[in-house]
Amino acid sequence: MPSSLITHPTIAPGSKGQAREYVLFKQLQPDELDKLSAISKIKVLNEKEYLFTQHSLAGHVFNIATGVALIERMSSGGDRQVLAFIFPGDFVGISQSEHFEYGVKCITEMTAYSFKRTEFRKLTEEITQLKINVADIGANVLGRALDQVFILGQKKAEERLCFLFIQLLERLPGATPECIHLPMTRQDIADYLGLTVETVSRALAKLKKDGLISIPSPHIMKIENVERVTQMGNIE
Amino acid sequence: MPSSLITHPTIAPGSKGQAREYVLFKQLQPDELDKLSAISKIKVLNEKEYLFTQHSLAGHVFNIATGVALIERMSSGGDRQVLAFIFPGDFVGISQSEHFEYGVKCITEMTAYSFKRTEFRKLTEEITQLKINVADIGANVLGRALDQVFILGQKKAEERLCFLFIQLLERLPGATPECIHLPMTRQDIADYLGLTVETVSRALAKLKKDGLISIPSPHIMKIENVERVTQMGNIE
DNA sequence: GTGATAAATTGATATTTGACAATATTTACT
DNA sequence: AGTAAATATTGTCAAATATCAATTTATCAC
Repeated sequence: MPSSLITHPTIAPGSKGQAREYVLFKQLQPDELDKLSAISKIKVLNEKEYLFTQHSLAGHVFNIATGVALIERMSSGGDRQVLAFIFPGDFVGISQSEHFEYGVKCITEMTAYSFKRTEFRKLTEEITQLKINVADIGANVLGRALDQVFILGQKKAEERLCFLFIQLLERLPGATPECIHLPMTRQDIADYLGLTVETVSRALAKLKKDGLISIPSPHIMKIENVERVTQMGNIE
Repeated sequence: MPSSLITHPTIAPGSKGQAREYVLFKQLQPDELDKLSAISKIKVLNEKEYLFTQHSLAGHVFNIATGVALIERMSSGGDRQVLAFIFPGDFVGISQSEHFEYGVKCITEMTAYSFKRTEFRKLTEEITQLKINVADIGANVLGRALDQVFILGQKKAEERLCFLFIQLLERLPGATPECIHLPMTRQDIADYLGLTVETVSRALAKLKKDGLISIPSPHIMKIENVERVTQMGNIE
């Protein structure tokens, strides 16, 4: 296994400074990392490709090494909900059922390490710390899902966008208030925040007009007023 | 420990007939149940009391024996989001952090079994099946959170209500299409579905007018057209 | 039962967001 | 660089939901 799997920084240092890290490899011993390494396969994908699709057989779990992706769920009615954006270090593919209830679509080029579910599970039985890490990651995923429930249930369009900005500042590698490179489309953002593209566009325009942000180009954002953006997007 | 902890039916037989059960005590051996029993304390609460409050120290986990409650989260801005309704057999209080990020408020009288977190965790290390059950329950909770994200992001008021009805049919003990006794207030429903009480009232009126449901009294519902309600509330 | 209190419904209006259409901008490909 | 296609923005209008207010209905305590 390439060392990047082991050493890759998982979560960009968040603005909160306290960001707990949810890393699969946290506190693992060299020999344990070797064992993990032995059952991993690297997978390289282009943007718009799927790491796995909804309803496909849930035979593997994945650890994102580089790139950005999103978790999406489509209903039979054709509605699309983006459940999360995922970043290096994230761990996806844990499923309680036989088939994936959601797909993971790459937004950028991406490399991920894939583990056969059965082999991975065996290793979690063997390595306690690995099991703990998986559980921590799971709890973290749940926590973020509950955050999303909150903003979808309670917040207006502009507040939802601010919430996203905060998340990106905390998790998107390289993102700073001075410059956030948005890898996803407006449609992706809309489907994540439960809005339409038009509403996203207008809410961005409003935030720009009010001086909270600036948008030098559609995929480059600058947070002009971190405090107010933080306040608007806050869910505590 | 009273035998009810052991024998209590956890999930009402769902209309789908296939409802997987997420029961803490599933497949445990008598001696394992005894051990669990030994560290449990019964707790009896009246309606409107809290099993635990948001921000309090997360020292215990709980298994609901009888009654209905809700999980709620308040923001500093005073917004309230109901994250879930919980029913007999549900397991609450697992928290990744020191303090609870949400509170559990009883809707009806309720009895629950409480376990000291540290003792409970020790027992999960000792009893593999218990650990599996806890993980299953956790996965189930996550699955439901994602469902909620979907309906909040994609669905209209009436569809959200139908979604709730389906959930109640599957999980509320005693609920049948002929008669669902709603233990929660309209405000609880509104805060769960990300709506206002007025919108809930009007959406109910509309569903009634269209013949999908009837409401003999505010807290008694009858599903008149199960198929259409199921279809409207469906998120697959 | 009776009155007080809370909960639910209904009405009028404002706000937010969605839908459709047109235009502008960006991106990708040659 | 130039063009086609995709993406993003903006405008107009319609629909959904929120807000505020009034009224009815239900619930609880005595």
